[in-house]
Amino acid sequence: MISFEKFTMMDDIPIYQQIVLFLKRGIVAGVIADGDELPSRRVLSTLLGVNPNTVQKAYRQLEEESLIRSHSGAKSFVVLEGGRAKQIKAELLKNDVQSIIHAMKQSGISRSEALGLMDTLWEEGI
Amino acid sequence: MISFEKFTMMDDIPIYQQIVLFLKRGIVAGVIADGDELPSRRVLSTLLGVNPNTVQKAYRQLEEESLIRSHSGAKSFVVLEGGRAKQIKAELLKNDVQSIIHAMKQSGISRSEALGLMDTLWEEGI
Amino acid sequence: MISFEKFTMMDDIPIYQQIVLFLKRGIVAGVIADGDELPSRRVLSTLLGVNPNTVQKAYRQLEEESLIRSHSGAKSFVVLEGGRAKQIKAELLKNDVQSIIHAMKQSGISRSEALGLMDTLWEEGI
Amino acid sequence: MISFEKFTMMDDIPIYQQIVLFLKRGIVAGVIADGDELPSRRVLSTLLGVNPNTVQKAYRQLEEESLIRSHSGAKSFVVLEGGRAKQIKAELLKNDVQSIIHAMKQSGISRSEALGLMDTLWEEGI
DNA sequence: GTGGTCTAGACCACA
DNA sequence: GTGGTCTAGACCACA
Repeated sequence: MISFEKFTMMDDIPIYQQIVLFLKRGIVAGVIADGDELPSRRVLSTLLGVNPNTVQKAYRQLEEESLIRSHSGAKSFVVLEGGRAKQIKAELLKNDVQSIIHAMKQSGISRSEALGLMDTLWEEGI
Repeated sequence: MISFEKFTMMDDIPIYQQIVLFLKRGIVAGVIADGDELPSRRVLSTLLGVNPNTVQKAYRQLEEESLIRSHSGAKSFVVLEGGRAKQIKAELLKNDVQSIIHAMKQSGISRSEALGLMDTLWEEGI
Repeated sequence: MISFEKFTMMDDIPIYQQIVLFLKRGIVAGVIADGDELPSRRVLSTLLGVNPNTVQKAYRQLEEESLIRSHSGAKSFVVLEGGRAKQIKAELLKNDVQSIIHAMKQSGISRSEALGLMDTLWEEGI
Repeated sequence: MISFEKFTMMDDIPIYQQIVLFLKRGIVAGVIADGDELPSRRVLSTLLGVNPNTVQKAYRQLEEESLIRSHSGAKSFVVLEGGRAKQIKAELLKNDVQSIIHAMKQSGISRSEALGLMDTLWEEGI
């Protein structure tokens, strides 16, 4: 059973997306693997203190991305086909880069400055 | 008095650094300004459910960075000289870029791929 | 390995600052040089009969001043780049002058009297 | 009875002078006053773990400076006539200034630089 | 082993 | 009240 103990709620993104992200990060970190069982909507919603519909929305998106499989009346499980974890890793990375780009643009940083910064810092950290 | 209501604890960075970050992000966001009063070590520690020493460690680092000023027996205040907020903004941004670079390196992404990704995503988001 | 045999505890300054001072004086005196190995926190704390945290606090300050370098899991070493010893010498001297000035002010000595005293004594000692 | 609990031995000045200094500093600090009783030579020597002659030498100098009075076979007492404490304060201060001047000369600092430093630092500390 | 973080609490000086 | 220092110890990651 996947543990949501380490889940910490933030208030700047929709909760259902936070649940989705939590799962994806767990997959990337290797904590969540193919075949793992998910808590039921009811259980998780009371655990997180949120509306069951919020959890439902998260599970639905995960199902649309084929990351979990739910059989009505039965338990839900994680489905991770080969190479899928890598894909998600790339997806999360892309999101992070995009949010940094967003912050840079708002700071008035130019594209060349941004590339220069990344180039410099890349080297620094060897 | 600076509010810590929106403070959410995470478990992957030391708590004292989270407190430091919270303050810095508040400064960058413009929620925290020069002259703002900080809660006392004791007050904040009980509020966060954390040991007073942990808060003390955070406050100390902030004072070493000249972001707050503490006088024994008196309250502590934020000190923000001209242009300091911009500096911090740049510092936080740099940290974000560095952590992304770290993640990329661990994913086996090359420098040119990283620069290419940023270049592409920069344009996309126009 | 740096020897702390000659370390003598005083009770008017915080212990962690005494450890910092001891190192700095050793550097200025030329007894401690670049690359010297420091005793571990645990070892030094039992040697001085002091809590490990107190030593940790001293080492941390030294690291923040870039005088030592600590890597988790590895030993700590002194780092002295060119000209750094001279800087520290000047710093210690400044501290001494400041504490004397403090004493003078508390004795009700005026600035001109202080300068006169120093001027006179300077000549005497030729 | 004057307490020597806070006495800490240093190894760069003769012990008997350290004892003399300890008394004088106590007088300046107001911890030691006129009429205070001194521990006997024997008692103090065992307490400090030094030779009785060393204590004797210290007491002798103090007597020569009329700071204590010893009646053979009887106890020794501090003698502080009016204004004497101030004199000692000035004497100790002078010593401190001299030792700083000594350090400065060895650092190759010129007289005018020294006076300039003191002048600057005097103002800084308001 | 090493350094780093944290708890739970005491005691101090300052005001 | 406030901040600052310190103890006694636990637990963690890294190597």
